[in-house]
Amino acid sequence: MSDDEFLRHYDPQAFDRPSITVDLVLLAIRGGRPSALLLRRDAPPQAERWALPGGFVGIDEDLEAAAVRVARDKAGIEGAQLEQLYTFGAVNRDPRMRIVTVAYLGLMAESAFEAALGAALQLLPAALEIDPGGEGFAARSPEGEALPLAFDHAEILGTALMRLRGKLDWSNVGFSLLPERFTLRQLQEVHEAILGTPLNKPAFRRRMLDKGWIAPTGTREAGASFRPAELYRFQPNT
Amino acid sequence: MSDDEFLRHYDPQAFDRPSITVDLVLLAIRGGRPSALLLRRDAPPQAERWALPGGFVGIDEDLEAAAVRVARDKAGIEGAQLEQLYTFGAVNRDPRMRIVTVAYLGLMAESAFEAALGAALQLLPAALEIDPGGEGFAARSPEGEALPLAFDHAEILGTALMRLRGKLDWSNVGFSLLPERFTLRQLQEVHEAILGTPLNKPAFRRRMLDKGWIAPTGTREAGASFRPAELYRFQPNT
DNA sequence: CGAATAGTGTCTGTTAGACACTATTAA
DNA sequence: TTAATAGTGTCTAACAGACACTATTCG
Repeated sequence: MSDDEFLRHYDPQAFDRPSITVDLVLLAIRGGRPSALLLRRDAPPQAERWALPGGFVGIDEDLEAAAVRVARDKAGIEGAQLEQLYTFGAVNRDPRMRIVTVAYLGLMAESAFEAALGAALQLLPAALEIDPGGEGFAARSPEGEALPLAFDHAEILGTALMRLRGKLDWSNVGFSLLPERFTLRQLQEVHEAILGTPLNKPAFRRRMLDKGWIAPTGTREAGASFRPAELYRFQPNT
Repeated sequence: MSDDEFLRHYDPQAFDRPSITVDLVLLAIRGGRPSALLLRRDAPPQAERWALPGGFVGIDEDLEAAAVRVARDKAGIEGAQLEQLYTFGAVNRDPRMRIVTVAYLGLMAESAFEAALGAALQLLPAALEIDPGGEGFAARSPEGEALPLAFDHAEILGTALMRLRGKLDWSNVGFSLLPERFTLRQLQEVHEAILGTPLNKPAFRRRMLDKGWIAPTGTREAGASFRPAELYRFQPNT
C-alpha cells in the first residue's frame, strides 16, 4: 500500500482530540522588576482573574505562527521574537474542555512594553516579585495588589522566570530586554533584576566585554546630570 | 454568568483541531555512543523508515502519562523517567493530518537499553554519530548503515542531543545513563560520549567529587584484570 | 616482577569577587 | 569646585587543564 493510497483511507476524525492553544509570556524589565503583560478575563470561566494572552492554534497554522498572531492581535506587538517555553497539558487545567497549551516567551525593551500597554487598554502590567532564594513569585499590579491568575498561568509564568534565569549567563536574552543602544549599567540592572541579586560592577563589566558580545558605539548617554556613560550595542558573536 | 452556566453552553466541537501525540527519545550510551531506540514503520505513511516510539494522547490522559504509557507499550519500559523535550507542530510534519507532537526524553543505563532491545523485537538501536563541532548527526544501525528517519524525527533527535549536552554540566543527567553503582571512569566515558570530546582525568575527578553528587560505596569493580576501581553511587545534593 | 589502570600532587592560566582608586561630566 | 556616576588596577580565591607522578591489583 502506497502512502497516497493509505491517505485516501485515513479517517482523521476517528479519535476525540484535545484542543491546542498558545499562551504568551511577554516580559520586560519595568522599574527594575520583571513584568509580564496580562489580560483580565471578563467572561467565564475564571472571570475577573488575570490571564496570559493566548488563543487557539488554527488547523493550518504553525505553532509559532499562531503565537506571533496572538502577540499582534491581543497585545498589539508586531513581529514578536518568541521562543517556545514549555507545553502544559494537565487534563483539568481548563474546566471547559481538554486544552493543551504551548507556552511561548517573548522579551522586549521597557519602551516596547509601555507602548503595548498604551495601545491595548485591556493589558495590565504584572510585576513578578521573586521570592528571595526560592522558585516562587507573586504577580502584583502597579498598585501593589496581588493579582489572582487564571488556570495554570502562575505555573507558566514561573517556568518563564526560571528559563530566563537559566539562559542569562550563556545566551543573548539580556540584550532582548534592552533598547538597541544601552549602557553597561543598564545591562547590569537587567541582570540583577532577573537574578534577584546585586552583582559586582568591575567583574560584570569585564565579563560582558570579554564575551565579545557588545561593541561601543562611540556615542554617550544623554540627559544625565553627571558623567554620561558610553552606549554599547549588541553584536552577535564573531 | 457563572462558570457553571458558561460551561453548559460551551460547544467543544466548534473548531477543527489538530491531533496530539507524544514521541519518545529513549537514550543510552551504548558502546561509547549515544544511541536511541527506534521502530521500523511497516505501514504507510513513510513505510520502511525508522521512527521514534510514539502514540496519540488520550482525551483524558495527561501528557506525561501518555508518554509513560507509550514507553511501556512500545518499548517494554516500565516506570520510565521522562522529561519533556520540545513540542513540534509544523503544519506538514505528518502527511496524514495535522499532528502536534510533544517529545519526551528518557535516559537509561546500557543494561536497560539492551533489555528493551531483547524484549521488543521490533526495536532497533540507532547510534547517533555527532558531527565533530557541529549540531548535525547521523543515525546508524549496528552494521553501520545510515538509517532513514521518518517525519521530522531527525530534528527531534537532534534537539534531544543538544538538550543532553546543555544539561550535562549542571544537572544529574549523566547519572541517569549509568547503573546504580559506577566507577569514575564510566562516568567520564558517559560525559565524553555526550560531548564528543576527551576530558582531562584529574580535573574531571575533582569536579565530580567537589560537586558532592557522588559518594564512594566502599566496594570495588569486579572482573578487571588490573587494579579495580572504586564504585560510587549518585547522591542527590545535600 | 611486569602490565595496566586507579588515583594524586602540583604548576599554570583563566576568571570572579572585593575594594579602592582615578576619570569625567553637569551644574 | 562639588556632586555623582563612569570606568580601571590590583589583590585574592576558586577552579580547570596539563603533566608527571605514585598506588594498587592481577597474573
